[in-house]
Amino acid sequence: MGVTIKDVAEAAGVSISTVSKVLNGHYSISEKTAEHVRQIMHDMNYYPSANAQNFASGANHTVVLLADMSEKVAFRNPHMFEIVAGLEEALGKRGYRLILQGTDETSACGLAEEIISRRSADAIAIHVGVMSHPLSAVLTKLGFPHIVLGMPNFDSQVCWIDNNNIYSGTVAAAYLMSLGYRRIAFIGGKYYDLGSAHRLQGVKQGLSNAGFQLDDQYIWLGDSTRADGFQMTAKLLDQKPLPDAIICANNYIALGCVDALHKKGIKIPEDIGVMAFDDYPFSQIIEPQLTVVDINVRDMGAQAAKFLVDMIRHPNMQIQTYITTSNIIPRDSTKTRK
Amino acid sequence: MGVTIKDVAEAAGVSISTVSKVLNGHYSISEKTAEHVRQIMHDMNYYPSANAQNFASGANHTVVLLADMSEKVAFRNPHMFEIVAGLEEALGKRGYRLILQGTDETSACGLAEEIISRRSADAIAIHVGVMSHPLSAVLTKLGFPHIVLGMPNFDSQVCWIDNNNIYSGTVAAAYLMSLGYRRIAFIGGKYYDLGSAHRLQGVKQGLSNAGFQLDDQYIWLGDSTRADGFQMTAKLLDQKPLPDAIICANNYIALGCVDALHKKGIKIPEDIGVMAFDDYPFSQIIEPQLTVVDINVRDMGAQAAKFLVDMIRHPNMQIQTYITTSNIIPRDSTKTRK
DNA sequence: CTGAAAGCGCTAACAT
DNA sequence: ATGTTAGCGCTTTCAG
Repeated sequence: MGVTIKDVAEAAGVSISTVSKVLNGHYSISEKTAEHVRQIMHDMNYYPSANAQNFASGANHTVVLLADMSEKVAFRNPHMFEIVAGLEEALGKRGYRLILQGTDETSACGLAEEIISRRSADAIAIHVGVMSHPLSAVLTKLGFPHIVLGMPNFDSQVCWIDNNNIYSGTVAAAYLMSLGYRRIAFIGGKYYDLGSAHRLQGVKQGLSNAGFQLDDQYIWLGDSTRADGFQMTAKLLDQKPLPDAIICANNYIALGCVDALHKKGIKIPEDIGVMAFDDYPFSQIIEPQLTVVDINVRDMGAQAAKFLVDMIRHPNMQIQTYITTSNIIPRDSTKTRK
Repeated sequence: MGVTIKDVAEAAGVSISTVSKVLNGHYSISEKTAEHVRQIMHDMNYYPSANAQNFASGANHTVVLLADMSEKVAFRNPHMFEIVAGLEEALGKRGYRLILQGTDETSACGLAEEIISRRSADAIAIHVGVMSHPLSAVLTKLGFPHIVLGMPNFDSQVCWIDNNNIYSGTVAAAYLMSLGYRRIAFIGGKYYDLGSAHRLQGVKQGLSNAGFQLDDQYIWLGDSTRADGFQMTAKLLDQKPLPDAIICANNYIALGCVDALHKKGIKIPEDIGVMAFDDYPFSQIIEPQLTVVDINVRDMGAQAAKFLVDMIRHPNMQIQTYITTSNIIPRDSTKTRK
């Protein structure tokens, strides 16, 4: 091995427990000896063994993230990695490290059980995509620090954190109203797509806040695909009067929406304004560039980190929370109406 | 704590070293006792303490990845996470876990030093984006298992792995030739953009393999932006005869290229074929969908994992290698010429 | 404010 | 084939 605590103690003429205490900033050590020992550590190029510290302290300052990382996830779901980045960063600031562990819904449960039993991490983060009922049971039964990134689609006692999509919907509606749009339409995913449903709910809320309402003829639901976005927009264009703005529940739908409008020769934003949620890699590539409600998912990761560390210290804490740091990115698909 | 090796030993009526040996599959244990002990472990719901195992064995079956994970990296660089996913997966299969650690070029060196000194990982992977001369010195001096993901832009003794962009260029050229294209053009990044330069070199190679050559009037270099892609394409359209196919060094340039062709009313692929490298999230969103040379970056991560594990076992091994698993994804921007 | 000493739970060399 | 035993390098009471 390299230099150990014993070597440092000898060189400094103190006991190893004194060295340990300066390592951990124990209050009982006089500044004089502390400084002296630190100097020796530096001179000897001493670094405490991570393995020994972990073993002796019974912790390892590590949290593992269980998530689906199969082929091209980063492409389909860049947001996940933005959350990961936020999580890692905030964890790092608190002295914790992030272990990535790819898995699927089936295996996640066993992995979690093993991690907890072997204490190979001090806490677990779970991307909602691999969440399941049995996993939820394991987590709550064992009372292990954990957080689910995204709200599970079933009731349980697990801790989770998610964006407030209702709020984002309200923000979108309010923004369009503020520009002067009045006949606002919404196209989104089917009822079981909670994110979309919440955004729809929020849009309704936003309109009613301003004394307006979302007409049924202006609401269409389908799959979250470009094709369905196209179809739903076509339906909207059959209505009269035509809507003057369309809110798309997500970027894929927005893609189809823009296609449909182009095809009919309808000008964006002159004739109809278009808005979507989430700033996606291609939000700026479509013509015209899309105005979006951007959700700061990195921040969500950071919040999760904070909760996790709190839970490591207070294992019987429970959290189920919506957080949102969303803001409008105005681009070319909307404009002020006279 | 929970159940320990001692408890299992007592319950099974054997010594702890026997238990340890069945845990590690030591050859000297009879199948009979092994099975018996395993049964007891299962009954008692025993899991060995990760911290204790690490401490006693002097390893921790962990590799950390140093990479830039600042705001919106996943958007700008989805490939990095695909590599990460491949790395994690292949590492996991070999019993290793991946720790993510965000950093920048300046801090990376100190982090690496600490990781190595504290042995808080058995190996280090470094994304080339945070690579630096001092880091390279640390790595080679300390002789620690490591691999750089991407070729460093300076000579050194560090181990690295990268895609063979020259080969990809050759593949692209060969494909276009096979479709019947003959007047092939290339637009890409400036000379210091190694990836682009290599692709260009490969394209030249591919053409000369077939007895053709890349005309100077058909080569334009600029920044890797949509705007420059547009400009360079405009230049190409000033040449005569016009090229019948354009190879774009990357997707951003391809975006501008397509814009320019559209603007001039040139039909893709009827008048001019377009091809790019890397299957990006928006490769399928542009009109027409882009034919690309897809580089299997996930596989690169997997290869890196393999090398890393090899190096943990054979610390004085050195590797500097290009690997490539690339394949053509034919889409709508190219077609067979008669 | 400092030191002595008892572990933490496992691995592995050595003995049987 | 199995058991004995000496660590691994640190943390953490508990005395002084």
